[in-house]
This record gives sequence, C-alpha cells and structure tokens, in this order.
Amino acid sequence: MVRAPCCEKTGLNRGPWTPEEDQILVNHIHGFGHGNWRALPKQAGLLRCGKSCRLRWMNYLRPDIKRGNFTEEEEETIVQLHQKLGNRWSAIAASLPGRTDNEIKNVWHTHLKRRLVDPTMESGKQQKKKKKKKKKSESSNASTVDFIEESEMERFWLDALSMNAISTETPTDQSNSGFSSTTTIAAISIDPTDHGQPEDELHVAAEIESFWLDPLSIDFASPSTHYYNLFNSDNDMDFWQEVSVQFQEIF
DNA sequence: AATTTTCCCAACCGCTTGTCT
DNA sequence: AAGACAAGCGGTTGGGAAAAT
Repeated sequence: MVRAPCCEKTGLNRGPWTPEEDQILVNHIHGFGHGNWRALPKQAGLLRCGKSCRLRWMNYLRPDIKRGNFTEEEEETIVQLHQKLGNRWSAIAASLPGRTDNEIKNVWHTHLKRRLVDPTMESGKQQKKKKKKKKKSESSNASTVDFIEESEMERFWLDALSMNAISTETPTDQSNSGFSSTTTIAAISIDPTDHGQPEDELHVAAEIESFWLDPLSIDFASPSTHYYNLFNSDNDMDFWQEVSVQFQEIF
C-alpha cells in the first residue's frame, strides 16, 4: 500500500521558519494548545504542514527549551546514556531537561562521536571555534523566542510566567500583527528602530520593569520583529528580585 | 581578497508506534 | 481484528557561516 503524504505539499512553505511564522505558531499554541497538529496550521493560518509545526515547536519554540552550548556534565551524560541506550535519542533527551532529541543527536554526531575516537578532539581548534560561536550568539539579537537559563531564579520565573501566561488569559486578537499580551509575557517585543541599540541593557531593563509596573503599558500589537531575551544572563539578582515583587503585586 | 573546504544545525523524510473506531 | 490516522522517532540533508588555503 502506498503511504499517503502527511499533508498536501502544494502551496505550503518549506525550509527555515520566519520570525512571523514563529510568532503565529506561538500565539496559536498559547491560546489554543496543540491538540491536533494536522489541523493546527489551518486553524492558525500557517502555510506549513502539521509535522513541520510540531517539529518547530518541539525543537525550538517550546518555552522550556534550554539554549546554548552543552555543559561538560551534559555531554558526559549523553556519552554514558548512549553506551547504555544506543541511538535512542528521545530516551537520552528525557534525562536532560530542556534538551531536545534533535539537539542531542546533532551534538553526538558533531562532537561526541569523534571525541570517543580521538579524546583530544575538543582541544585547540574545536574549543576556539566553540568560544567564537558562543560569543557570537551572546552578542547577536535573538531572531525568535530565545530562552537561555543561567540560574535557578531564571528557571523559576520562566516556569511561573509561562503557566500564568496560559492560565490567566486567552488572546482575543488572532491576527498576525504581533504577540498578544498573553504570549508576550515571556518574550517582550522591542522595536530596535525606536530605541537605538536593541542590546541596550538599560533601555531593555526599563522597558521590562515598566511592563511589570503596568502590564498594559507596552504595545504588544507592534509589528516589530526583534524579541529581547527577557531571561538574559546579564540581568543581575537585584533585577530579578524587583521582578519578583512586581509579579506578586500583579498576580 | 577571493575561493574552496569544513563544520554545524534546523528541517525534512520515511518508518514505527499508539490510539481510535 | 483490522484499518485509518496522528504523533513520535531516528537518519539524513541542505544551506549558511566560519576557517583554511
């Protein structure tokens, strides 16, 4: 029997996702969940197949995804689990919270497999490369929702925020114009053309603080395309304590 | 400075598994 | 029990970026 295609391919977008598509998908899932991946693209107004939407969400947009380089401990865990489980990437991923099977698979094929053959592999050139890459990713603007957890505090807030974002409100505006207030809580949208350098920490901190003081003060419908990483590791503890106070007052 | 090679990772493909009728 | 459908999984690939020449 010939297997039916997972979806009608004609007229559907393929390849890399645009920030706009990401926004639509995130908005839709925060508002309505993802009960049926096959039906989701139509409901959300996306020209993608359900499988592609699922993959994008599971591997990239999910708020609990941990981004950035793998730690030595994580890499060690992967190596050990791979010895036990083989190429069962999803089983390995289950032991590494925030990491996806796809990411683990990539890391295995690009670093760890070779390192097992040649234990000196990670020295010199490779490390240099990694450093450079890390630096680049730190200084660049996230092109989409980009969560980087560096501390338990940030992890706590990420969880708390995402739960409240889902449970307290339902978006009323399903147009493609931007984040609704519910989805922007974890990814505040900032228009770089309005405010000079998007990486301007002081401005971003002020913007975020004003959000906590007045949740309606930010124009969430703005069609801007830069999302600042609210959980930036550079934010100090005082900042997060202030956020904590505001959070308690609001909720 | 230009070109080629290598590396990395997001996304795709097709098979398997689970669930429902 | 069997078929249809959806979701999950692992292998593979394409293209962009960085490094090497």
